[in-house]
Amino acid sequence: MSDDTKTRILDAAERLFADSGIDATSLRAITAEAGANLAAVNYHFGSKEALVGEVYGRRIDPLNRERIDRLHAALRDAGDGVPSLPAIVEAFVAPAMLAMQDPDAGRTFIRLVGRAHTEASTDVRRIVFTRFQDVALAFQKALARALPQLDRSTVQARFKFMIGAMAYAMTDPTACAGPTERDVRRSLDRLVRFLVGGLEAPTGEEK
Amino acid sequence: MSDDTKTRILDAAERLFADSGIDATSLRAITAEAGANLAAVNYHFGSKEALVGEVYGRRIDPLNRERIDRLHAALRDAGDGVPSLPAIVEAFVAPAMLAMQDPDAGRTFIRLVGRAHTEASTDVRRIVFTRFQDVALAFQKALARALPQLDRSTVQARFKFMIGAMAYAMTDPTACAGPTERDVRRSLDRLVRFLVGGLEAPTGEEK
DNA sequence: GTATGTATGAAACGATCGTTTAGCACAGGA
DNA sequence: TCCTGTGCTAAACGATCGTTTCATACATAC
Repeated sequence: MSDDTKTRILDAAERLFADSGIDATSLRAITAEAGANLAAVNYHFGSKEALVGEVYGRRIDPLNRERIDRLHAALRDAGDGVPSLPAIVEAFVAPAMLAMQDPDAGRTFIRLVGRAHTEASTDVRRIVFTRFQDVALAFQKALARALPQLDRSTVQARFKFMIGAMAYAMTDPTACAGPTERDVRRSLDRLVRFLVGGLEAPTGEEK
Repeated sequence: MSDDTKTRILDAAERLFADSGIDATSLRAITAEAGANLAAVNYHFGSKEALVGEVYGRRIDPLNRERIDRLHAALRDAGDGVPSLPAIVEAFVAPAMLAMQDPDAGRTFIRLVGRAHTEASTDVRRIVFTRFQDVALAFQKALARALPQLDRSTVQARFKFMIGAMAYAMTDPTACAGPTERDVRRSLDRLVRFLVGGLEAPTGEEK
């Protein structure tokens, strides 16, 4: 059921973390928002750090799974040929951007994920990046196939630029002006076109 | 003199903020690192928030001034014609990237500035963005001139993508593998080429 | 010499943090 | 009926936070 205490705590923590950051959000604020007792967090999750892990894990895993699924579909379409760069880019950024119109997970969590990429805390970075590493490697490999003219360190650098642009777009509340599907689609389209242009830009070293 | 207590506190705070974030850094850690008494922070700066403001302001103002100077030079070179897109992009990102090889300010502060763009705390965002707003407007205007085929909202969106990619490159310790000028130059060149490619990508709406 | 203002120090303040303890209500099985 | 385990709560714990107070050293001006 959805008014389970554990679920209410997760929802409240997710919202408050996204608004104010993790360090700045106290367990007392979370339990007050969730209508639960302060001790309920330690009872259900063991510690605040474990709660943070569950807040992220609950949504990150499906997100990364969708990224991988879309990537495999794009690679399958290419067969033995060169895979489509826009398809790879969209496989990477679309799951996150489209989740913004999900009224349940919604923008709240997307801002949280976007922020995780730049969060100061070592614990948070570890939580998120261990779940992200496989995805990152798979996409770097696909990008290298789609961009055979680029050497590997350039692909790595440009992949990081892509993460940065996407993460910032996710944290920026004005990036997706409206909650309608049209608005999100347009933001996604803009981001994909920008990233494709940047990824396939000439390096100045070739030829 | 450079072992002034006030300066030592600023240096220590800058380093610790960059490493662990602002919320997670206590005044006790700062004063211990600076070899000063705990009360010295409140004596010299009044409060922790005021200290944060001075840590940023000390370096941000020269950085933004250099951005504006470079931008004006690029616009002057163009005369009445279309200004050079790579020159505008480089005017924006070069001052920050090149500051990484400054042994004094150095990467410590650059990571701090990069993180400021995504920092959760409202106070920090306000401190940095009030100093950044004029720069952002000037560059958006210049980009619109250099990219006449794009409508204004597209320029705005792509400008934000540029900020995101740059901020992430600044926070990533591996973005600039080495501290040598060659390494920094190569990272800067990569970032500029990526951003130029993304900024002048086709929109799909034109024609 | 005396007064004044600045820089620093030790110690404590109240507040808030994450966590723990002890106990209560209540379900279901022996 | 008694027992056990689960969900939850009120209350307190020790630690740490930013800040303040009060005292002291010391330079400079009178």
